[in-house]
Amino acid sequence: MEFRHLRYFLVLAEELHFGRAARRLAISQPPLSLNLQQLEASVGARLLTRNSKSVQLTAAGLAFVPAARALLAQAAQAASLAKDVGEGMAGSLTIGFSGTMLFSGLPAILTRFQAGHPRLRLLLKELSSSEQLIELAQDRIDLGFVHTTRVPTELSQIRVASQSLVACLPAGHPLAAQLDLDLALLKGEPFAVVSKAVSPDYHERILALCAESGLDPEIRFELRHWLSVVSLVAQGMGVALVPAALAQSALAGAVFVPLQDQRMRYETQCLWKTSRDSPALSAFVHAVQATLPAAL
Amino acid sequence: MEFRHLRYFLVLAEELHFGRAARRLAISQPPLSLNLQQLEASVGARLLTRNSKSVQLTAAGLAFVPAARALLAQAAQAASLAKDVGEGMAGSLTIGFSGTMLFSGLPAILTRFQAGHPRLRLLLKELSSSEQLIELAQDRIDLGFVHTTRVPTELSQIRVASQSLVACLPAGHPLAAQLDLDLALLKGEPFAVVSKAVSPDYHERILALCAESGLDPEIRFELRHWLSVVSLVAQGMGVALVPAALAQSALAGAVFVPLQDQRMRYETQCLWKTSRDSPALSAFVHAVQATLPAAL
DNA sequence: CTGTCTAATACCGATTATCGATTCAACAAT
DNA sequence: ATTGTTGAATCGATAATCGGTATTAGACAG
Repeated sequence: MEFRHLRYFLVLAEELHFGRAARRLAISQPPLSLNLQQLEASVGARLLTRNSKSVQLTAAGLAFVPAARALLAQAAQAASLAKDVGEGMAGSLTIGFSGTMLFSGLPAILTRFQAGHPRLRLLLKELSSSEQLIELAQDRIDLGFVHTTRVPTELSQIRVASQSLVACLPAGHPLAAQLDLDLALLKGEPFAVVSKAVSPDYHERILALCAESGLDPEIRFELRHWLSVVSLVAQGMGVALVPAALAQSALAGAVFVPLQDQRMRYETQCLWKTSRDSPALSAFVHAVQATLPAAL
Repeated sequence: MEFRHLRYFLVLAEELHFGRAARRLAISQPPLSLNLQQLEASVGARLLTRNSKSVQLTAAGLAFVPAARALLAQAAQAASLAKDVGEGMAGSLTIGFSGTMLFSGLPAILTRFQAGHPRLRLLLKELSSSEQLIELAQDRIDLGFVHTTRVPTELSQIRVASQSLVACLPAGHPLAAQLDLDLALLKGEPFAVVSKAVSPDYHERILALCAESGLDPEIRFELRHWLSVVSLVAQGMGVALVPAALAQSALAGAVFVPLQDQRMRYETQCLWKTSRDSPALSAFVHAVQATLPAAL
């Protein structure tokens, strides 16, 4: 059975006339007769009763018409799907992100990209930075939004955000009204941090920052999520140094005060395996690059 | 796109090696390369990344694998369905029947036929004899079980049953205990009959039968269905002459008494359009003939 | 740098498809 | 009856295409 047979048969089933059908197919009548015979041989049933006076569908032919139609339609659809996947317009893309990206541009990137690629299914997984590096290595996510300075060489990266760290204080805290803050003033305060296992890079940064200000922070809380850190501060249990974007989190009871020393940046990288050749991935990377403010 | 391309592609997608795939397909390697290039051209996307060291599926190729599989499977299934329809092993068959056939062999014929043709969908329509002739002419039923002596020439027929008419009396009727009955004794009784429009042949027969016995029946009830006739008799409202098969109907309150004169037969024909060339139909006709007692 | 392995290319032969011409069968009209 | 017409099947020749062999090109490994 060939697709040609199906095309010919369907026209023949409509015209019920070999001459007319052949004309519509832009071939001559003899090959049409031959092709139908071949199709019938491969199917193992007569599809048309024909004599010199009339051509009619048999019961088998009648049953075969919708099947032939479906086959042709499905072939076209399969090709178009593969083409779209090849062009990054269909398929799926699994994206990892650390929670802070929800306050730092990820929703905007996603909605904008989805608008241009409506048939692409985006699967979002909130993961810590270190988890994302593992999932990237195992090809369990296509791309991740990560806070890391140590980027494995097999990964490509775009820096999508660079934010300062700010102090996060309870609303009633004596320093909460300051316009900016000298870190040294937080001496003796109980600190809340995201645990080292979840975000080693943050840990390192925060300790370096404190050391520069001659502060030896008393780390009393180790939490697994940024919003937990802010929530804890909001309830007056301690203070924290957090990425500025978290000011957007709108958690009642927490106040965010910029530091005097803003040299220390906290960066977000968009990472993906360089070797991974997924059209959807490169389309997404392009979209990310397009949404970047030129300043970065 | 050709089926050949799909077959080659699927083996290639399994082997991920042109040489091995070609060997499995019993062709040489160059045409396999060529076929894949043709498929990719017709799809409009690269399906395999290949260099001298490795062959791998692209995202498009990965998406195309199940589609290709489905296409091949569906082609095979379409062919097999058409073949089965051509052999009367699949499809559907619409059968008309008059209500009495439910007590006169139809269930046996149907269950036996269905057992041998499980994939054939039988659609049963209870219709009067005259309705069946119309539906046969309009190709709305494939075959009918009809009580008619006047069979249109374009129809073929098998006589499937020949039964006597019996008297149907209320259980309490003075004649109900007789072993056989002289029709003349029913003089003056209110007769129930199936209306002439529904079964003209029965009408004609019954009047002829009565005339022979010198009886002028008083027809008080004209009903649209045999079971209505028997029900009415069962409730003591009248008497009737009905096909013997209705004795099987087991309606409480009705008694069936054979007539002394059994020469008058009431026949059931199996009818179908001779010109109608449906494999399922001829299979069914064969089954009907096979179930006939040799005596007929 | 050579040897080996793999996919792509070049070219050729054989199969297969298509075309034009013709034949055969069924009606219709004279 | 015979002839003319219509439509599908068959025949013979030509053209397209498919697959085979030989070869090339590229990437490693030793």
